[in-house]
Amino acid sequence: MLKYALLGLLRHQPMSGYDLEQFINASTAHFWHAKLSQIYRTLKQLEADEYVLSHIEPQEGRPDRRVYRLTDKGRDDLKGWLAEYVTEPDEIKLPSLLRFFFFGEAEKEHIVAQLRLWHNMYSKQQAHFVEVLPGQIEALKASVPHNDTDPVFWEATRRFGEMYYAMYVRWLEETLRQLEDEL
Amino acid sequence: MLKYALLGLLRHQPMSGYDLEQFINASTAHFWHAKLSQIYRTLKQLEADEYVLSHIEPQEGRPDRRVYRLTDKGRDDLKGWLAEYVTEPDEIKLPSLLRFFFFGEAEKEHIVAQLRLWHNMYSKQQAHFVEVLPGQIEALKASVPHNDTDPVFWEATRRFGEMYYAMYVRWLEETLRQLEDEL
DNA sequence: TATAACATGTAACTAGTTACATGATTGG
DNA sequence: CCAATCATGTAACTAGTTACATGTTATA
Repeated sequence: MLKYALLGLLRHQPMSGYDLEQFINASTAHFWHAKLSQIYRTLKQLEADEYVLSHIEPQEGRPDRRVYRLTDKGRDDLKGWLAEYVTEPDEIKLPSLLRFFFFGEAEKEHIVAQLRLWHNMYSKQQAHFVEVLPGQIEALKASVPHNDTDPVFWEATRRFGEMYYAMYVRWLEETLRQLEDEL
Repeated sequence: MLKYALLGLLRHQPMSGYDLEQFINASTAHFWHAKLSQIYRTLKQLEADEYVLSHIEPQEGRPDRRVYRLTDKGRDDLKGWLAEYVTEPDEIKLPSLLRFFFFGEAEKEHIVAQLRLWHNMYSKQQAHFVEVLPGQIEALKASVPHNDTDPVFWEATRRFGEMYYAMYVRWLEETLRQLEDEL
């Protein structure tokens, strides 16, 4: 699946593995992420399968870059994937909610402290999606052709992040109140 | 991590791998899931490490069951895990949102049809959390000691599921409206 | 009459993580 | 002077998925 993340990100400009990680961290991290080591391995595989092509870009004073660009085969494959219908909800893993699920076995003080910490953490996340991301999306618009519809989808996924973290914060507030009553 | 899911679920009653999968599907599936094959492998490992103990329960007409119970070592380890503070947000992977992110490359008709399908799908998910899960939680309360606080946490995670899917449905509605305007 | 539920498990494969290895330049 | 950024990659390990293998009984 990382395969398609990389193919998708390479649609407009060629990029190095390092670039791709930067881009992922700045744009898709709240619904898709990857470690550099895995990105490098996947790019290598993608090139072996001819979905991308790479060349070395020499640099002075800093390491040379290996820059990848999408091939026609790669673009076709991406389009095929996008045209498939997804008919099952995504499976989610939230390790912290799993922990919470067993908090019947934990101390009340620990539980409350943990939920407050999460509240603080997720409030900051939400603020990021409201306060910093819109500006970054605005800046990125310059990098795509003006008739391109990509920014609409960037904005929609940003909005998803905003709503997700807002929901999480509401849930934490509600849950803290509940636990104060019921424990 | 599945390790802790299994240890946690074995706190009250001994269960077989098959039971554990049933229980997971009915209670934690919206934030933690696992395939049977992986559950069997993990239980085996857990027994080798002495976190659980198993015995065979012969049955007539149907296959014998291998039933696992938590050891003291297992319970201690679980408690240690619950007492750790989690200070980073969970990393999430939503493959369908990744697809959506690249829908600049897809046909408008396909996009709208896909979002309508998701809307239908997630509305049903949400209804499940509102209409069927509360009854199941109520029924499960009988299986734990009356002074046990577990049901409070079951109800809170159910509520998380309800809020999550409601948020998802709202996002889909908002996004559909937006796309009708902007594409 | 077929398929779902009950029940356990292994083998092969795929994907992802952590740790290691290297090394210059820039900013605080 | 130390940490971060830039930049690429491999090796070992961990976790998870898919497919295979077996066989009865209850239900639609």
